[in-house]
Amino acid sequence: MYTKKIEEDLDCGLRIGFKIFGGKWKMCILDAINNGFTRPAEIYRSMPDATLRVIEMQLAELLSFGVVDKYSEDVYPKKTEYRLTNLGKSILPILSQIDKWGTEHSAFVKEKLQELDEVQ
Amino acid sequence: MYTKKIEEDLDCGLRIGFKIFGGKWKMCILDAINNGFTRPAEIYRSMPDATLRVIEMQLAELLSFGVVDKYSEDVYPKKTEYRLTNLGKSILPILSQIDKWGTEHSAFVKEKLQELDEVQ
DNA sequence: ACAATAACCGATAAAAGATTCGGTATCCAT
DNA sequence: ATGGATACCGAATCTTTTATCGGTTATTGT
Repeated sequence: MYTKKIEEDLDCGLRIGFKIFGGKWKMCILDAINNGFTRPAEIYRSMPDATLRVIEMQLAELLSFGVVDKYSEDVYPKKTEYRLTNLGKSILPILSQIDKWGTEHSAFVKEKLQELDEVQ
Repeated sequence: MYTKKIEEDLDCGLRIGFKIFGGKWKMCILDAINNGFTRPAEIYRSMPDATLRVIEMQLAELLSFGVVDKYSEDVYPKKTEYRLTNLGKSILPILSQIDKWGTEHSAFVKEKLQELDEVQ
């Protein structure tokens, strides 16, 4: 019998950050947009590990949080562009810092993960 | 009928970063340790929103990733300290940057989330 | 007319993550 | 010897997030 449901604490800057860009794909999507892949299909092709559906859902969330804006034009091919808002742009330094960290420690992390797999 | 299982791509620095410190509590725990709350019970008291069990599990993961080290002393009260490794310390700048971002945008984020709740 | 591309959405399944509960063991103070 | 504090762990279960599938609508090129 469960009684407690822990509610999210938004008095912590860390938690707020993760709330906004902490999903599995959000940072990657922001990175893609920043690199010029502004349309859903483009983003999808730039990161085919995610499904198009996921990208759409994440874009909708980022839109609702005010991280991206949406611009639609009625031309062919049906053109919808997502662009970073100022809020979205303010995340970029964090993004590049995490990316840099991950790249720098890539070898070590992979080694550790392999160790864990082997024990398994 | 499901066929595909997307495997994780660890060729992206962002994904590597999130793999290591992307959980709901990991960054908070690193922050707590950095602030001198080095023992599980201390960490728990410093962030009672999480349960002790969660903290234990997250610590075990951080330990296996080489982000923290564990030191036990057989004194009373049974003393176990978790300390940041060099890898763990290298995460701190990212941590403080996210915290700073979240604090700065706290008002805006809360406003947005409230809007979403109201529509709900 | 028909295939191809783009954007998007609903329902549902699966996987991941977090939480609760109930344990063990040790040590100290009363 | 009893109760409280510490550090753990296993298992069940809940919650959240992500993934898959199967659609709709619209437009272009052939």
